[in-house]
Amino acid sequence: MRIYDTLSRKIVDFVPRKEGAISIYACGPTVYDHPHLGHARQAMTYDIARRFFEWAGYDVLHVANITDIDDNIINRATREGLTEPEVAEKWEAIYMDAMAALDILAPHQQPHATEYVQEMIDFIQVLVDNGAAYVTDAGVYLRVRSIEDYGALIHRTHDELAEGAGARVEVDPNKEDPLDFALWKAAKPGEPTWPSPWGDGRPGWHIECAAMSLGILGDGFDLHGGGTDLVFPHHTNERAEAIAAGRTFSRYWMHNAMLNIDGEKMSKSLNNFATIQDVLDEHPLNARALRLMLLQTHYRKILEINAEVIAHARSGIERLDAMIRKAEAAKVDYASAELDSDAVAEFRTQMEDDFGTPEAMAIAFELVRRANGAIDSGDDSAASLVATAIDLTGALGLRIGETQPTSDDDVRIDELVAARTEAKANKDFAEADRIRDELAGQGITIEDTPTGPIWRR
RNA sequence: GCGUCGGUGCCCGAGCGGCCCAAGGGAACGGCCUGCAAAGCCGUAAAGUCGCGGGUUCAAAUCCCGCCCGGCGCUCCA
Repeated sequence: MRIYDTLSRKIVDFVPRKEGAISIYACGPTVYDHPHLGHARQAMTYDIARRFFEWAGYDVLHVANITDIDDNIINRATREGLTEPEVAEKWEAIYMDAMAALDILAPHQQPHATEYVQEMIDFIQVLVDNGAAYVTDAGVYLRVRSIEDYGALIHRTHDELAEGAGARVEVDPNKEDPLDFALWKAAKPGEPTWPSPWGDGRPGWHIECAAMSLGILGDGFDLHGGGTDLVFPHHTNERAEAIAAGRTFSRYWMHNAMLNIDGEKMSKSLNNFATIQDVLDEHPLNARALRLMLLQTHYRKILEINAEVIAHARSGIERLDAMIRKAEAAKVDYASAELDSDAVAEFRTQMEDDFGTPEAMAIAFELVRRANGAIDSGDDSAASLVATAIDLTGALGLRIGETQPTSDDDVRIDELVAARTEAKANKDFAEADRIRDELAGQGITIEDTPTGPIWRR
């Protein structure tokens, strides 16, 4: 396995800390608003990595935090007259629903920041004790310049970073140096607080992930991920905290790229902001279409997204599903078929090269084309090809060939389809087309196959 | 401004020194199939400037230099 490591800026061999087991920490959401497509890309990137590793036989431990206390949550609670936990619980539930709808596996552990405050305090205490951090009236800060390669993740020196620091935000006068950042924020009126050796207050943002990742996964865990926008300051600061505490932090860093809508960055101010729910509501196929799109673009490339592109991806999903319908109509016994070892090997090779999901999907679509041909010609290889296509797309979290949901309507539709078949047999094509149009008006599509008609919603 | 990543067909996007007269998906067109469709299969399209201009090399979409354009980071952010 080879992965592009943000720290070394190279594609490097990925060697897990423990053979056969992989530990992943991916930064999760701050729950205070609707999750948007960017969250979907982030979560799906690590969902795909985790699924592939599991498919490849690794024992994976995937951890993603839930930030349930921060400025945004406090602001929203104040604005809406709610408590911070009420805001966090509400938006966490919405986030979880969106993830489930996108068929993203829940990380094995999803710790909440507020449940980890004591561990964070213990962590900060180590930093205060060893002189890496200092206490002021406003809180506890980390002495950034005490860390030699602080800017390593973004490949910048202290001085280069200092040029930017304070250029746009006012420098906190309590800090010894503009680069320093808060580990612990002293209590302000009206804010939720926790007791600490440095007075009541709440933890800074970065300490949360440092404490939880090391606490759950242990020193030198394998992979730390997130969006590229987190490289600085978030990941840089987490890493600084770990180093200052004498801990070995994650051994590989991966970062997924952002996405653009209609050629521009997605943002609230540009009003081109798409929530996950908006996209899911638009079409029942969109959850899988979104995954297909993400798979067909490498995770480190900016992804262009708009309504048209999602619609195109839906066509791709339909092509995948159509193969399964054909296979079932032709009674191809793919459930117990052996996989095509060449395709599996090629798939694995591509995925092991920094998650080559676009190439992996190309392999899957090749299988689909060959399978369709084999089904049409009654070739024995059909079962294996179909089975392989299902297995490989499944390894990426893309379900195809799911039986469509049944409803009370099914019997009535079956009868209409049968009536059409009879009309066709009697050469009464006017009646056959009338039935087909009637069903089409209800969103039902009939497909004729050599082995009889099948229908779908 | 500084840093960084990128600009490939009608669209989305792989490829990153020879296997590329450029994967895969979508759209289009033609053929087969069909009662007609849909789905499927087969095939086609000057991708002739792989952003533009230089250069290196026997060989460049792939490396180097300059320029133009865009994303992201420098500020809460996936």
